[in-house]
Amino acid sequence: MILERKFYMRDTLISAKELLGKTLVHETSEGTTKGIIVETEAYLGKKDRAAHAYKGNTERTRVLFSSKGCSYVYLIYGIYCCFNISSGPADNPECILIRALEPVYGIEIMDKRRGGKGNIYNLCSGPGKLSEAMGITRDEYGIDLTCRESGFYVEDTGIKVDKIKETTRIGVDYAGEDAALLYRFYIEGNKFISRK
DNA sequence: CAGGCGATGTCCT
DNA sequence: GGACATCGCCTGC
Repeated sequence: MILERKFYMRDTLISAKELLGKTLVHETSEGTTKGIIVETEAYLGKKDRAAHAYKGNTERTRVLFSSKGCSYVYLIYGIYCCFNISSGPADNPECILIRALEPVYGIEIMDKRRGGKGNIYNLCSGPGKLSEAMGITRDEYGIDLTCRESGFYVEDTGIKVDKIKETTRIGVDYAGEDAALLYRFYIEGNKFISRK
């Protein structure tokens, strides 16, 4: 069953943790790919210096200010895309960065998109990697992830997550005190996370 | 095998 | 004009 908008409209820290174990699905002309979300990070908008939305509503961040449960994709370092889901109570421009997936379906397609190296652990173990493997580009900006019609959604298949590790986010040293917040979550012991 | 660094384009000051 | 929620190659131990 597909996660509904109300799943994303709660406290972003709760949603970020509960997304672990859910399955991200993307149906494209090349085929369908699916991966279990194993690592996330929360970005709490106006009160979080590490968040893009901290600086306000701009062309890039506008989806964070307008709707929940939608995809926020941005280009990083001129090369890679990072995939986030807009979240939080209304009027809070928050989001959840998906940092790693455990590939479960369409693995050959993912590998082909990633250069055909044949290493399943190197397909989705990082935000840039999983965007490439799942076929997520800025064309997917603003897509509503709460309906099947878009071909881009998150499913609950009943997977139980044992233990969640809470730690600091990656690459946010510029955020001062906020860099120390424990807003990164991953499934402890999972082999598909981006790094320990 | 760890650490350094270049690629490359958009955003914001 | 500087910085960037990354990745992978290259080097040197």
